[in-house]
Formats: sequence, C-alpha cells, structure tokens
Amino acid sequence: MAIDHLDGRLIVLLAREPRIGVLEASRRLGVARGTVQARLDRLQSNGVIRGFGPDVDPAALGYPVTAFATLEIKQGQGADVRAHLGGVPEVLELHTTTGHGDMFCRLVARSNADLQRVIDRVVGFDGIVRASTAIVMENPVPLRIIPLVEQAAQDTD
Amino acid sequence: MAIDHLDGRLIVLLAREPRIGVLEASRRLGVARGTVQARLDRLQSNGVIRGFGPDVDPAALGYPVTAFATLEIKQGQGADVRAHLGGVPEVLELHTTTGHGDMFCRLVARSNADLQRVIDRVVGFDGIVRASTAIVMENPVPLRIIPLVEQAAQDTD
DNA sequence: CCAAGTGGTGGACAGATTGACCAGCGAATT
DNA sequence: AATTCGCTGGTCAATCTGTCCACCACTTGG
Repeated sequence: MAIDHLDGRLIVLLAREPRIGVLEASRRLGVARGTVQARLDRLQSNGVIRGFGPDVDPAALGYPVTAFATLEIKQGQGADVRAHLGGVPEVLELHTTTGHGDMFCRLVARSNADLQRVIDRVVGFDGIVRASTAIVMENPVPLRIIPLVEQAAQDTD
Repeated sequence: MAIDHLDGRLIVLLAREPRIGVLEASRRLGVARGTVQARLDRLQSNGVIRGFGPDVDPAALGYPVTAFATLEIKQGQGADVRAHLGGVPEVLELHTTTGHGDMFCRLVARSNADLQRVIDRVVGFDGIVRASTAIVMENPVPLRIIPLVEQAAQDTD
C-alpha cells in the first residue's frame, strides 16, 4: 500500500522530467527496466499514480484570475447545487466541508470584471443562500506533491 | 495565445488517454503527425501545457484527509510565513488572498487526529495570528480543467 | 495582382523505445 | 527444505520518435 524508497525516487524523477520513458528512468535509477515497468504498473493499479494527463495552465488559456468561494447551501439542496456547479466550466473544483459554509470551490475568470460574471452564475441558483469570495493575489506554493511523496517514501525506508 | 478547436481536441484527447503518443493522437484527430507535433510544441512553449507530470493521489499515499485553512498573518511577516509553510510537506498549496494579511492553504493528513499535528505545525509559527480550518468531507468536483479547455476552444471557433 | 510567409499534408529515414517474454538468483516466508 | 516474490540482464519483433523533405492552400503586405 505505502510506497518504498524506489517508488518515491521514481515518482520524483517522473515529476521532474515527465518526457523520459521507462528505459531512461531505469538508467537514471540504476535498476533494470523490468523493475521500473513493474513499479509503474503497480503504482498505477494501486491508484497512487492516477495518470499522466497534461498539466494545463488556466492563465495561459486566458483565465488568469483565481478565486476561492465559500458557499452556504440551503438544507437538502446539496445534490442540485453540485449538479449546477458541475456545469460551470470556471468551477475547477468543489468540496463539501465542515463548518459554517457548506461548500467550497475554486474559480477562475478572464479578469476581475469577468469574475463578477462567474460569481453571478455560480450563486445565481436557488439552493445557494450566501457566498463569500477571496481573490488570489499570489501563489507562493503552487499545487505540489513531491515533498509529500518524499516524506511518504522516507517513512518506509 | 488562445487555443483553437484542434488544440482543444488535442488537450482533451491527451487528458482522457495520456498514454497515447503523437502518432496515435494524429490518427484519432484525423490530421497529420507533423501537425500534432507542431501543436504540442506550441502549446508547451506557450505554457498552456506545463507538462505531463504524474498525477499522484495523496489518499493512496496514506493521506486521505484534506483540509483548507485560512491564515491571518502578522504585518510584514509574509515572506517568513511563506518560507515556513513551503517547508511543510503536508501543505500542498498556498495562496495569498484579498483581505488583511490573509493566506489560504490546502493541507492533507493521515487521519483526523494527524490533522491536528499538521495544523499545529502550520500555525506554530510566529507570524501567524489566527487560523481557521475546514475539513473536506466530499469532493463532488475533483480538480478539472477539461470543461474550461472546451470553452476556451469554443470561443475561438 | 504578385510575392512571401504560414500552416498543414504525406512521405521518407535511421535510431530508439516499447511490450512481452525468459531463466537465474537471492531473500523472505512457510 | 521448499516455495514465493521481486529484481536482474537478456532477447525479440513491432512500433514510435525526431528530423528531414517537397508540395499545396490561404492570408497578408506591397
């Protein structure tokens, strides 16, 4: 279930240089190609590695503004709200959380002005009682996983 | 700068089946291989596609608990706090947002109990005045980009 | 109206990589 | 002591990659 040190090195290597293939990875890691192949298969069927999808930058697509919104949902409207938000492309993710606000989502928009349109579309729905939005100004730590992978690999050394 | 319809189809195709190569993609899209290669190169040098890093699931690594924390920062301590949080593997991303010295981060932990340890580590730092945490219960819309890509491609049809 | 530039096509080539095997070996388990 | 497991180092044919090329259609500037 957990990953060992070799798994960790493999993931870190793939994260740093995704273009290399199995053969090159085996050379870098100093193990046989079959081993890398087996490890990769295992990691993928384990679900540790979900895939190798392209990492698309919303800013480069023309959506440079990111915001987080906390939504308060009317009792029993959860499913409807989920469906509604799932249909809005600018909603990049949605979570239900503990606490006052019942849901929490990440939004992108073409500009600050455009963000207003997105928010109107998000909250323009019956089940949503209230929304509060925080606009992202800087992103000192972009979404990352490598430090966690390294720690997880350490734990099983 | 913006992407056209073919770019959109290419990205969607790669997102759905990352294992296919340039040749197979050109077959699926009904265009010449050179075209796909040129588009891919352009998308990558544009920064639209940042890379093809492995998509690692924290839950499968042993960190099934996700939480979001809002942090209030003491004036002038921003840089220190950034450095501190950057050193915590369980901090998967960090943003500074509108509002008075507010920051916002995504955390993972091995369990609800472990989350307490993580939070203690996060807030156990001088520059942080206050923190409020929301634990994620469900994730109806996992982080996604395809709907946005499709919309962006539509806009330039 | 012509010329240049851009982007796509279809084809070629050698070289590298892949997926699928195999037998052997050491360590851990039973 | 026998078995199982994971890794090694090797082979094989098939495929894909990177890099050329000439050609064509379309747009843009002169």
